Amino acid sequence: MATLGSVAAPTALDGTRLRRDAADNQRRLLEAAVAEFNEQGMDACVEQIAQRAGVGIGTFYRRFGTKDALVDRLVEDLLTELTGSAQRLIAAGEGAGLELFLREVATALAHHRGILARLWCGHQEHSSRLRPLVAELLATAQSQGAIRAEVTGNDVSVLMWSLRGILELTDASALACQRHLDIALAGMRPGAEPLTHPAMSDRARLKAEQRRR
Amino acid sequence: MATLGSVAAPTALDGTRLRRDAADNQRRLLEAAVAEFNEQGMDACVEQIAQRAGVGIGTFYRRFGTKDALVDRLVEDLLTELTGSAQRLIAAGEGAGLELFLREVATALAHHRGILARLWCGHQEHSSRLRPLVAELLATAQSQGAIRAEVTGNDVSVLMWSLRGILELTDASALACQRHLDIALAGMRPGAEPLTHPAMSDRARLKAEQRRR
DNA sequence: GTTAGAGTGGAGTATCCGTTCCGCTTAGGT
DNA sequence: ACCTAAGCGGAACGGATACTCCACTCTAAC
Repeated sequence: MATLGSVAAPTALDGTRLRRDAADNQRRLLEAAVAEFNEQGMDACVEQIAQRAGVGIGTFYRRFGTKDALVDRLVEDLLTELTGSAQRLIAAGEGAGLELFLREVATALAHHRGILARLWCGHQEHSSRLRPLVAELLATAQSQGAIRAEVTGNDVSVLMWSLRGILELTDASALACQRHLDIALAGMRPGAEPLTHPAMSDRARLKAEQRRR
Repeated sequence: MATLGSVAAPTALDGTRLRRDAADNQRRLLEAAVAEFNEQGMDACVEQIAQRAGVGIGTFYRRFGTKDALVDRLVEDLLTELTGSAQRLIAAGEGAGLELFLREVATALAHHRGILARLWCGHQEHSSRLRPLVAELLATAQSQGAIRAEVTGNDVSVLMWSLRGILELTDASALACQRHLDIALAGMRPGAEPLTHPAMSDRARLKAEQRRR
């Protein structure tokens, strides 16, 4: 269930290496936090998270400094995971890479339902690392005729944003997301009806990604 | 800006008619609440709302009882507005009714960005009034060849849910929603690529709509 | 085995915010 | 003009929760 894998090496806030027991507690705290956020939403309280991890509140604050920093950490881990998916699929070089990526995004987001409110805003550094990868997947798909030229990178971004509304509503929704992707992808194929509204501007996307809270 | 119109006649909590000054304050409170929620999100505080409306906190509580009740009221007004749109478009009887409805939904939701978190859950009565209307718009569209038979009412529901993720991110996003609808509608046309995943079940949709908070 | 200092737990603190209460004000009927 | 009940404002209250602090514990280097 807990999709770990691409987690950074456990270090204290100042960057020094953690003692084995401390590293263990940190790992348990991260897992507990994901679970608690998924169940209670973003205002799950710190005390519950610590309790679920089997540690005291003091330990939580020694490891993460603030609740906000924990959420940032979780978001960054998630974005790193997505970046990894994209890179793997770029390496494969198939025209279906983009849609496979979107399907993996949906799955990963479903496992982190609780923090979606913070996913696409205030993480410039990670976002700007992901964007060119998506652009490349899109370019490949377009050059192989899987997606039509009219579709832009920002269309794909908006499609990823749109998953939040589906995922946050219920936990039976991972499937609903895949169906939603079926429809959106069908709309992006060559030969589908032309789009009548302009694509979102980069300026607007940037403004969205910069927003805090 | 403030799209009023279909607001219920101003009454006190017990249903008796309001004094003129009180009715005025209620209207100002509702407008202030929408604005405040749009700017600060769902945890805009009551004191700010009252201040923005130019009344005391006591007045707020006399009018609405609790903050939660206010949000419910706003959500119900919004759902009523959507129901009105649907009925008007059904009366017109065009195959394009469904897409016009979806476009109006996007616009209405954009003006109520702040309360989207509470829109599609915990309002069984209003939701169950809207659902058959959407089903009828869909049936008309399908019978006139505007949308293919494969598409279900729940697909349309999920599409409406998906707008939240786009709208909550930024205020430049009303346009982004229209573009997203362009793509999804293109994917729902006859002749578009077949869908590979099953549509969401009624049971799952119901479970989502029943969930509180 | 000793020991330094990293790590721990949880009571205590500060703050924020929803809600209540009550003495004063005012609309609107007679 | 008068009266009364509906309406008003905002200080005060209470509960929730993020975060601090420090006496104690335990890892791991020597």
